[in-house]
Amino acid sequence: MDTDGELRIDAPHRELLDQVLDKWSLAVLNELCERPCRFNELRRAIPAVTQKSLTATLRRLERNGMIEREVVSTRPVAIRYQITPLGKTMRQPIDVLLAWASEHMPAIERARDAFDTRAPRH
Amino acid sequence: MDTDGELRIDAPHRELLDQVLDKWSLAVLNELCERPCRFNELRRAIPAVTQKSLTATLRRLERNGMIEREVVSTRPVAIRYQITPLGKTMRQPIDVLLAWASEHMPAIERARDAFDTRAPRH
DNA sequence: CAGCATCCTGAGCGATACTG
DNA sequence: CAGTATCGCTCAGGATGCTG
Repeated sequence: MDTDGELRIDAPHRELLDQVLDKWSLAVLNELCERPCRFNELRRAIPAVTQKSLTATLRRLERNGMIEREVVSTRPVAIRYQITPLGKTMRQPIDVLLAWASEHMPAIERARDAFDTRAPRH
Repeated sequence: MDTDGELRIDAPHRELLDQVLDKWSLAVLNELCERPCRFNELRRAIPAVTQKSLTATLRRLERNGMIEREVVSTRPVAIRYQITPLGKTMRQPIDVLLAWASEHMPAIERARDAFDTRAPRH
């Protein structure tokens, strides 16, 4: 199953993961997987994100082809962000990751407690 | 399969992912999945990491129960880092992630090029 | 509404020196 | 060998204010 040992974590992979798995990207992709959103809809959906960070996250995801930015020429202009087909392919790996996190969170918290209490701090 | 939309990216999940998917953790886990390693073996296996960052990474992974630190009382002492059963459970999500990255890297690079050339820069 | 520009703080990291 | 300790810097990110 995982008997072979060929993980590959070279620089391009690392850079890509940094760009699509960073602090706010998952939350944004999550929202946009549900439905297209406008900028301030995203801000409301992810209250902890600042405007600056959200802008940066959206640009980065757009640059990597994960989402699409569409200018709707109403008045005033509305901006519509939506997930791309390429972005949708991230769904499965993310789900696997989050499933793993959920499943093992209790064991990990136990490990942390054990480490923290028995940490000699010398 | 992933038809429902319930990704969960709350703060504890985010924190956990930050700790186990950070810059050097994947490379370290990669090495330790192959075989137990001593400190300087890891340094040689991951040339770009500094001693300080490697120490921090190892402590963090140990605290989260992913790896185990064993003091071998030879002379001078040797430290043996090895993956735990809990750490091994990360293998599958990481593999899925890296497989995704490899598969879509070309499309992503095309998206980046397109974005960069056509970027109006205002 | 959807940003951009600016200032600012602090976590993270490299470099260096020292230790059991 | 396997670290700890300290210094200095960079730079991501928050807060705030302004704009088409």
